[in-house]
Amino acid sequence: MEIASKYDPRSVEERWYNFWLEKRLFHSEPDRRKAYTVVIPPPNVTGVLHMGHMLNNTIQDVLVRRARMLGKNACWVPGTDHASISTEAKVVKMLAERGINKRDLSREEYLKYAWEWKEKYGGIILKQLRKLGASCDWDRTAFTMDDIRYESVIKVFVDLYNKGLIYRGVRMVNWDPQALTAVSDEEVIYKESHGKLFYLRYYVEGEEKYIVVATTRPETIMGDTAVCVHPEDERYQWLKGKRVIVPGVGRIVPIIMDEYVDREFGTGALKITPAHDINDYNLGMKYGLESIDIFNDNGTLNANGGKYANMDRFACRKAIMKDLEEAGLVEKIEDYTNKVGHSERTDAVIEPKLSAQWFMKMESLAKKALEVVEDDTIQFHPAKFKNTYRHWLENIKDWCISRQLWWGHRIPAYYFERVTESGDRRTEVVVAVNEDEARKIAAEKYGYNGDLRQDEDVLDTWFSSWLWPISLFDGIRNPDNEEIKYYYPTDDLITAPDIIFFWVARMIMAGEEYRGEVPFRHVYFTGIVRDKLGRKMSKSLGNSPDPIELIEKYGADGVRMGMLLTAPAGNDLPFDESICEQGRNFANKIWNALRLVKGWETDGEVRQSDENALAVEWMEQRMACVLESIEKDFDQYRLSEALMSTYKLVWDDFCSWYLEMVKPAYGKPIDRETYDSTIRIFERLMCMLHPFMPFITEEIWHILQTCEENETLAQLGAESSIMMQHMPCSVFYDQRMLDDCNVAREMIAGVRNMRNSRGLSPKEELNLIVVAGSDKPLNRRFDGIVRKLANVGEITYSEAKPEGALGFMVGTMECFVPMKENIDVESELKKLEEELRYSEGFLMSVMKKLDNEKFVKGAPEKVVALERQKKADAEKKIEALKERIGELRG
RNA sequence: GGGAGUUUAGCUCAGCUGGUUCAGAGCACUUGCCUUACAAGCAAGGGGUCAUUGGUUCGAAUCCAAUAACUCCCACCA
Repeated sequence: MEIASKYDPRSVEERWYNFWLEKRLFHSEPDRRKAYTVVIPPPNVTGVLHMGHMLNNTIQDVLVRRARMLGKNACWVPGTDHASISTEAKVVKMLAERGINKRDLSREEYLKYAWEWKEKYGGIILKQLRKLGASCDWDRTAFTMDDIRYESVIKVFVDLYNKGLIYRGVRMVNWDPQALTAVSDEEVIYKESHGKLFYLRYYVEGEEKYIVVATTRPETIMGDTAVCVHPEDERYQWLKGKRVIVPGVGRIVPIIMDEYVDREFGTGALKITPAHDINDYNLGMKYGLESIDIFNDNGTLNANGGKYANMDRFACRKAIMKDLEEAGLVEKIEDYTNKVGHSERTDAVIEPKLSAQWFMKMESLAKKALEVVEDDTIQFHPAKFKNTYRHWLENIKDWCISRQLWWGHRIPAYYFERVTESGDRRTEVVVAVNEDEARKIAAEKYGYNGDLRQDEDVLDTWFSSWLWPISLFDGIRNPDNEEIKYYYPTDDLITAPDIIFFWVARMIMAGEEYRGEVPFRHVYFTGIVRDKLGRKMSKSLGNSPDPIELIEKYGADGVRMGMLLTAPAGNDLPFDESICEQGRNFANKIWNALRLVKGWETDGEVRQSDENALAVEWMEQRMACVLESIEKDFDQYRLSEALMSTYKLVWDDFCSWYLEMVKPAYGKPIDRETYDSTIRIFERLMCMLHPFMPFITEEIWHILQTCEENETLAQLGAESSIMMQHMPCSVFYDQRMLDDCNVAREMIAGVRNMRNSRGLSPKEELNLIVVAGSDKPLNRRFDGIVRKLANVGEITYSEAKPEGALGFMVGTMECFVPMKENIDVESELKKLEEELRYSEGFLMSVMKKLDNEKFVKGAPEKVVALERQKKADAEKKIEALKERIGELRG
């Protein structure tokens, strides 16, 4: 068979991905096998693939492919998230570019545009994932707003409302004046910002005296309804019971006294604006203060702003300060740094705002969700995130779930007006899965048969994603269906730590509430992908490479491997393109090994040599050994370690050692037995590597096979669990043999080193004389291999030391290479003396331990025995070295 | 302000319950090689007071305390 001299990932990757798709290898249906389930963290429909997705999905794919090969029924469900607030922002922008104002559209018209947008852009990211090799069950692709998911969300809302866990109330919420919606506490990002602290004079009513109040937000004085000082503050006792005039506004407000005030801050006097600050709101409630709302929803001042009405809040700040300064009401202005809340999605400065919203009670849900993580029913990797998780759940507040948007799940609450028995007009609300149901309830409960008005708001995006592991299998609408019973709970969740509260915690709550069972067993937290300078990758910085370009340049296998090697769980990944090079180089290396092996001529007449039989045996032992360590790595989710071991197994053990051991001399054929074994070993290596590098392994596996057209490496597990056959997990391996081989490898390296340092050609054959130093019986099985790889003619075992030879030591064994030419005595002496010095120092440290009575008494026998052995070996070595030095000086 | 974490080779990180896996790996680096699979390579090398200072111990990268630097999370100080 003709094999291309260069590996071309592009054509190979596309070919195999299509093949897998055609065969529907990634599709899963419940059967008798054990299920292995992963649900994708649904990317936003607004998104395009970035490096974070690449890392996250590569990890998922490795786990899924491995499970599939181990004979499990692997199901990786893909999908996208409607991302209400960011999508709405994009759609509004797109409309604006077309000259359309959202406000001129009806809800239905607007949603038509939004769906169009979703259809056009929403699938991009999933298509991109195919290039990465993601083995998702595409037939199951879901969307958080498709019919099943939509109905599930509505059903849950109604259910939680009926259970009393969802309520509507007027609260101080975080208002995003740009998106014109409330957002949850988690969606507010506090950022350090350099601002000013303004000291304003509040004159006492009817007096010339004034009190100075410090504020960062002078524009809110229009809403001031009190000034507060600490009740024990000496400086302000005279103000007790008095009233002051709000500067520039003229409103007369009371002085109140409350321990909330920090006497150290500013002047120790605080202005109270109940409508626009959560703390002021609380104080306002406590003292029965009036609450004056001065802002419109978009952050401009309303009619209560008087002459500043319609001005933006930040422009107003400037204008007001100018006016106050002119009026002599400003004491001073200081620079001040504080944290200001910004909207996660729009980055607008959040405005605390009193409004009617829907909330969810979290306390009871949180309790259960905490338990299952505390008792390790769900394990976090790395475990340190348990702390973060615990802290949040122990301090949880109710969740504001309504959003003043159109794109999303519309809240199934229906309002109507009625007159009560006592004659009051009241607005009633009924919550039901649809309007017909709502009518029934309204009729039954209130005898009302008129029109209903549905709540205009939609639900927080996360109110649909928290159901994801359940709703994907339709386990909300049909809790007893076969699929949910088979696939749930899922096995692993792979996600970034920044959504631990938004998503992970809430999914656990939903799992407990709706399945009485955790949604997954393990959560693997990936790190954040950063650039070389340690900055987060972001669009605005332009420091994020295009993943698709990377794949084209290095191959998907190369990119996957590069990322995995440098990203242990929970560690940030400092991304540099060069890490992909390592992956690409590795692919190239494997390809060349293939070219070598496939280039060999076999000859059935040639008998397998002892050396080749030994090489095969050794390689198999090595594989079993590495396999065992990989098992452990996967158990602990140490993917980068598992990959590194496999990498070294292939590159070092297989390519550098094994293939060199069995490689026939130029032009000579190889024996059939060794050839077949080599192919088998190669195949197994491809199996081990397949989860990490699915494309090249599949390609090579096919070339190696005498090839059944229809078989594929990716599906093997499905029928026969060939990975189990090929990767026997409980194989015993002979550590002694591996040790013996290591001695041989050291001898080979010693001879090569000798050539290197003396400038001898590798082609010149040398002889080797071994003087066994220790009483350990020498294993000479590897002699033939040493001779071949070190180009040694003869190995002689002797008691006597040869003359005119250069030496090196392997353990306590002395090796000599006789030289034809004169040896450089001086440099040889220098080397020996250095080695002697080191050995003597080593002996001293060992002696120190052994001379210490406490050590000999206190340490375990085994440790003491080892020290004694060290001592004996060192003494022997020193003796040998001294002898050699004596001879050379001779 | 509270909490958590990190600090080991130039870089990214392993190092489990203290002792032959104790100072490791990969990359980078140095030297020599276009050796008929591979220069995206081969062979051989160099490189670390395990952040600092104390303590516990026969023995500390490993356990304890303090210090320093960095990172992250949480929090209503105007």
